Amino acid sequence: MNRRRRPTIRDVAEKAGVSIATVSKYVNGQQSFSQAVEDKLRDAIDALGYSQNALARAMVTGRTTAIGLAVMDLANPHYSNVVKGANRVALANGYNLFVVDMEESIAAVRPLLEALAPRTDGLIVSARIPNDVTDWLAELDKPVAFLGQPERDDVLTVGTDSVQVAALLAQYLVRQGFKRFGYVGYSRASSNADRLRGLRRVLEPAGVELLVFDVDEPTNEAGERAVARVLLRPDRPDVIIGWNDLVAIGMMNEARSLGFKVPDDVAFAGIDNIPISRYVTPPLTTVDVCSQATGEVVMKKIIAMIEDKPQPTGLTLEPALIIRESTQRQFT
Amino acid sequence: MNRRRRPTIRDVAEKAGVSIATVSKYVNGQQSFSQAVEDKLRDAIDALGYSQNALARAMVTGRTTAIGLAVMDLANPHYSNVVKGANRVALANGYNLFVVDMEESIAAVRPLLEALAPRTDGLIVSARIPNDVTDWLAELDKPVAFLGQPERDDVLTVGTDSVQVAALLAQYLVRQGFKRFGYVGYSRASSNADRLRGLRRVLEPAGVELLVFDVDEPTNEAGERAVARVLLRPDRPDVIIGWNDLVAIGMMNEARSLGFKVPDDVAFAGIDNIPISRYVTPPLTTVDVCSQATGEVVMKKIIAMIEDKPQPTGLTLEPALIIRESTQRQFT
DNA sequence: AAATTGAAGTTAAACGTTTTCCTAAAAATG
DNA sequence: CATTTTTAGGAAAACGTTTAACTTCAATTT
Repeated sequence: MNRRRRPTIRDVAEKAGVSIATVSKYVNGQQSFSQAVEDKLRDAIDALGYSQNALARAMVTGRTTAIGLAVMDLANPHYSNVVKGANRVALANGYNLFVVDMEESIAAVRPLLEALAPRTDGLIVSARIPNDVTDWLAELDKPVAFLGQPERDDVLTVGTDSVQVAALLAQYLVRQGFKRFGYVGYSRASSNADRLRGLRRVLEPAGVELLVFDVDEPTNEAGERAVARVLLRPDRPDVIIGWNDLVAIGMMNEARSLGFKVPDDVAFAGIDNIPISRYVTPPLTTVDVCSQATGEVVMKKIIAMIEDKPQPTGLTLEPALIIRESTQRQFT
Repeated sequence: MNRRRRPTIRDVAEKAGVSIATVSKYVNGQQSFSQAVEDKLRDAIDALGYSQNALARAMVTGRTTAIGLAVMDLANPHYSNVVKGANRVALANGYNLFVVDMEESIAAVRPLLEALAPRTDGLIVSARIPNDVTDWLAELDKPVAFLGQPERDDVLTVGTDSVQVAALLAQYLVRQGFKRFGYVGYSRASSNADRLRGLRRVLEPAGVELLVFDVDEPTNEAGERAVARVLLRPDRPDVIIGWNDLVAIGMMNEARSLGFKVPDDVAFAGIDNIPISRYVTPPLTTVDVCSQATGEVVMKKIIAMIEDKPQPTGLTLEPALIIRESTQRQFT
């Protein structure tokens, strides 16, 4: 490796024949300069190809103009959309967004965040993480926000209410006339319990049955593997709700290849409203959890916090039912 | 904001009654210590909740143990998979991976990379970027790798050969018996030209016609919007190749809702083999471009470069044809 | 014309680490 | 027991910036 050292402010100063302070002020545009100095600086800078070292700058200013976002799994389009929303707002406000993927591994999150924290002005964590980590974060000298967590009074939280999301979907399905519900959840996610609560809150008063199953990872493949267990029961559900759209799509696909007609033999619904849900056959009914808006809102809030405008700690977005053909059955 | 300063090495040193050099050596495990000092240090550190400031560390060591990856669009599952592969290898080798999304905007890439460069030990750029930026990167004091670029002799490049990818697909389709080809490309991507070359190389000798169309962004929606133009032509193609799976899926979906039977009226094929292609109806024929392997390989290479093991500059992976129902037509 | 103000630049400390020498004491050697 | 070697720990410089405080010197005011 022919590893050339990057030119520093010192090199520029020397070449231009001024002090490093002057260079600093020039690149940050903090003062006016005589024509002569300005020319020399401009020339020196692009002769050397100088650009500021963000690290050194961050050290002394204490500001990085970067924000960190840790997500559970970038392969899940829900998170991609959160990132999209957040990124757009960050860039528009002069911040960089650094995304890290925790690979659905709650254990590894602490070192990841410890690495990320000093490099950023604020942290967004899109996952339920252990309490000791949450506490460590809350004690940090940086604004922190959580996504998909229940509200806490000491940290900013943005997202939809899991109970409400599940209830909304259940309500619609009950009204459609479905009688036997299956829920294929992901018990490792802590909001799974909230979703179950939401379902039960609607289904119990309506007197409909709920069978609960579990999946070991929130993916298409897991859905595929899981669905046979559900369909082969004597009291087979007439509608199956997946932990998220990925799981629902996997289940729906496998059900069809097992010869079930969707939605006539069995209906499917998901949660998240990822873009692809519109393109599967039949198009998937789901609940929009405002993925992109979540990213946008949390980024706006955290930037406001960084810039010292006080902010409310919690913010709940309104989920929206997205009705598509996967649940449009004619009941006779 | 009740902004507590993070405890520094100095705080720890004072609390433990030793010098900061000792603390540094302790946290980096570079020396043995007397029992007394070791106890005091351990206690002080977790009493204060101290953790190293990666910024300061990076300043003096010149190493960040982080690698930056800039992708065109995180919402595209192809890139998500690249990230997945890269992340896994990075973590396994003690590096952090910071991902930034350039939002399909070539213009904004330079400042993004300038921000990323000093914070990382190496940079991976998953996009064709303007030559001046490429040159700037190549002159940097860091290992740099490109994805999806044609090979260059001065920088590391990993990926499949676009010409070969297109040719592979065309070959199979010709052999299937398709006679009129449509290609809906994305001319803003510079590998579009390579793919066209690959198609022509196969189609011209075979004497089959090729109609070329263009899409203004590589998404489902753009595919949807584009397909009518193709289908309404008097010399309608009997097979349509999309710039990538996303475009192909959008087109296929819209074609079906316009009443076309796939693959009997018109067949579709994509490129990338994103996970969802298996789940659409009919399942999509495509070419696997080794998304995840690309991420893994490039990360291994760049880590080797960082750690000063010399590496070859270019590496081409073998694409694989994935045959599914979207092109399985019975020719009579 | 003397005094005041303002503009353009400079000096030096600071940010939180690591690391190269040093020193002093302890342990090993003869 | 005197000498040498090893070990545990410390002092201070360095990394590339920003910024507060200061100096000049020219322009304005009285």
